Amino acid sequence: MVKTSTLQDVARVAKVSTATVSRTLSNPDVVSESTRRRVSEAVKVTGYRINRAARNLRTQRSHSVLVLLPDLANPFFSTILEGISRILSRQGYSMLIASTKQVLDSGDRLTDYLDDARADGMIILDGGLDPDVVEMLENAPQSKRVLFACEWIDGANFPSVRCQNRQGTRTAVDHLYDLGHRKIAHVTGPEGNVLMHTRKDAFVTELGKLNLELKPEWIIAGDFSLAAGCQAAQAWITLDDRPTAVFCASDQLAMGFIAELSRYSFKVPNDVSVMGFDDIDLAEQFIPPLTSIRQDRLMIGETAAKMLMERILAPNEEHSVHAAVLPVSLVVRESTASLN
Amino acid sequence: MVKTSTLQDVARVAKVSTATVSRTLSNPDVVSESTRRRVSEAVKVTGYRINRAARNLRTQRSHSVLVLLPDLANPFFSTILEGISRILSRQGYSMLIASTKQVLDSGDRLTDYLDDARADGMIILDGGLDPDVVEMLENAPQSKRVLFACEWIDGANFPSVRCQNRQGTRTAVDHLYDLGHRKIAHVTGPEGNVLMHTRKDAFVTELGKLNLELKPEWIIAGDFSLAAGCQAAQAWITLDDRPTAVFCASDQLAMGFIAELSRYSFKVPNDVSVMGFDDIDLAEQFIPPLTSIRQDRLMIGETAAKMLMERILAPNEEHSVHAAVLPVSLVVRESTASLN
DNA sequence: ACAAAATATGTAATCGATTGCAAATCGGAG
DNA sequence: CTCCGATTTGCAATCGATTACATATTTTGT
Repeated sequence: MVKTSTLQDVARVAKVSTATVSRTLSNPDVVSESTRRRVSEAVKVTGYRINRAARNLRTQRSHSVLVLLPDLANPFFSTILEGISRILSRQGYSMLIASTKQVLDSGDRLTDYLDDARADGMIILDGGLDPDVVEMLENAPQSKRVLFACEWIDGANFPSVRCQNRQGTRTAVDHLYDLGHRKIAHVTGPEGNVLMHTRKDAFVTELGKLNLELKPEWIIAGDFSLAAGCQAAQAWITLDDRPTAVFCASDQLAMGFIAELSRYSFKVPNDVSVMGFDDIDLAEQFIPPLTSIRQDRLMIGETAAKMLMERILAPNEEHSVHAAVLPVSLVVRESTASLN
Repeated sequence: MVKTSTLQDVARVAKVSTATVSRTLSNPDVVSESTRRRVSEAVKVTGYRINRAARNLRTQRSHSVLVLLPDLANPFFSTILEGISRILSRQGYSMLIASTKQVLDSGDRLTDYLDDARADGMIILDGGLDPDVVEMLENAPQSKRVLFACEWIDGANFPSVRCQNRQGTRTAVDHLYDLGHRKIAHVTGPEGNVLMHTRKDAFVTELGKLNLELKPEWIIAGDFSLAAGCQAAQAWITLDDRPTAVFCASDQLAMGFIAELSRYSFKVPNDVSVMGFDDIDLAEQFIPPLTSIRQDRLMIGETAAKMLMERILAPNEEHSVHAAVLPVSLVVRESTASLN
C-alpha cells in the first residue's frame, strides 16, 4: 500500500509550515502570491489529497448528510436523491443513505448519526415514524439539523419541503368535474400517513364545495402500492352504484387499479376515468397513459438539500423558509375522459 | 449546543484511564469483570457516543463504502442498494452514494473517495466508464477495494457480481421457441454496454443453435429505456416480414415496446410475443403482465457487499470468489403466447 | 527616516479515540 | 514469604488537519 502524502509532506517540499499549506488550500487570499505558487506546485508534486477524517475531527464537521428513507427499495425516491446529491456535492458534502426501518431495527436511535459525528444533518423522507421516535428527535440537541421532505410530522415543528397536496387534489377533482363526472371515488394512501390524510381531506372538502354526493364506500382504503390498487379495483367492481371516476392517491395505486380492471374487461377511460398522483416516469408509458398530478421530485430534493445546508452552515441565523411548499401541475393523458 | 461526552468523560466517571474505556468498548474480554461493569455504568450515565471522526482518523478506516451509480434517478438500482445496505450496516459500515457522472463532471477522480479517507471501498454499478478512467482505477493503489456489480468492465480484472446473462438469454429464446416462434427479434441495450453485448451475443448464438433465421434488421438497437422501447416498436412495425416474437434486453424496453404498439392497435401477445429482462416490480402489474427473466437484485447487492467487506477486512488474503455469477429464472406471464 | 498599521508566516495546542509499551496487581508454586 | 508469570491497567504517542496567538515582514503616512 502506497502511503498517501500529508500536509507535512507538502510543507516540507514547499519549504513552509503546515499552517501555511492549510491556509493556502482553504483560504488562498491570505497568503502571498509567491508561496501560493510554491504550495500549489508542491501539492502537485506530492499528489497530496486532504485526509477528510483528520479534517472532520478537527473541524467537528462530518461534511456529510444522512438521507433516511422508509424503504430503500422504493423507486419513488430515486429522483429526489438525485436532487439532494447535486446540491450536496456542489458544497463538498457527501450523501449517506439508510432506511429508518434498518436503523431502528438495529436498536440505534435516529440521532446516532448526528451524535457520533457521522452526519452534520439529516433529511427524513418518512412521515411514518413512531410518536416516541419523533419525540426523541424533537428533544434532541441536534433537532435543528433535521428536515423532512415529501412527508412530514403533523404536530411537530421540523422544517420541511413538500408539494401542494391540497391544491393538487383540488385540481384533480376539478379536472374530473370538468369532464362531467359527478360520482367520484378516492383510493387513499395508508392509514396514518400524513399525505393520505391531507389528500383525503382535500378530496372531501372539494367534493363538498362542488356539491357532489359522496357515499362512504366511495372512499376506498389503500396504501400507495400497486397491490392496493388491485384490491381497490375489486372494491369498486362490487359497488352497486359505481362512481364514474376515481382519484387515486398515487400513480402506483392508479396503475394497479387499472391493471386489475382490465382483468375483468373494464376499459379505462371508457368505463371509468382514473387519475393518479405524483406523475412518476412510468405514468407516461402506462397503457393507457396516466392522467396525474405532477410533483417535481428533483426540485423537492434540491430544495430540501439547500434548506438543510443553510441550517448546517449558519445554525444560529433565522431562516426565511420553514416549510417550502412546491407547486404541482395537472398532466392530462388518456386515463381520463368526458363522461358520455 | 450540548457537548456530547467523550472517552475522557467516561474515564473520569468510571475512575479509569481512557485506554481502559476504549478497550472495554472494543475488546471487553481483556478487561476485568468489575471494571467492565464500572465502565458500562459510566457510559450510561454520561450518554457517551463514540466520535467516529476521531476513530476513523486513528484507525485509518472510514467505516463506509461508496456506491457509484451511473444515474441516481434510475429506479433499477433501489433494491440493489437495499441489499448492500443490509450487509454494510450489519458490519457497522455506512453507505455513501454518488453517481459516476456527477463525480467525474466535477473534475474529481473516482478514487478520490478512497484516497481522501472518505470510503474504505467502492461498489461500481456502472460498466460504462471511459477507458482512461478504468485504466486509472486499475493502476490506483487501492484498486483492490473496487468491485463491480451488475455490469463489469471487459478486459479489466476487478472482482464482480453479475447475473447469468447468457443463460438468461438462452432461456428466453428457448421459451419463445417452445411456444412455436421461429422468427424472433431482439431489442438491445445501449451500444458499448457489456450487458448489451453479452445478451446480444448469447441471443445470436442461441438462434444459431436452434437453426433459426436471423435477418440483420431483426436486431434493433435500443438503450434499456422506455423511450427506446417505443422507437423499437416503430422499427418493428415498418418491417416487411415481422418477427412474431421479440426479446427485449430490459423490462423497460419491453414496456415501451408494448405501449407504443398499443397506440397502433397491435395486441400483445396476440400479434406479437414480447419478453423483457430483469423482472422489475412493475413487470407483474403491467398490462399485459410481462414475461421476463428474473434477476435477484437483493442478492446481487448482498453478495457485492459481502465480497467487498471481505476484501476490506482481510486485504491480504486470497479470496475464493472473484466473479460471482448469480442465477436467473424465467417468469412466464401474459406477454408471450403460443404462435397460433 | 521612523512609528504604526497591515500583511504574511510560523509555533504549538487541539480535536477524540486507539494502542505499544511499561507498570502494577494478582495468584499460585516452591 | 518470595518469586514468576499472567492478567489488568495506565502513560503517552499518534493519526493529519486547523487555528489562536505570536512573530516577522512589508507597507503606509508623516
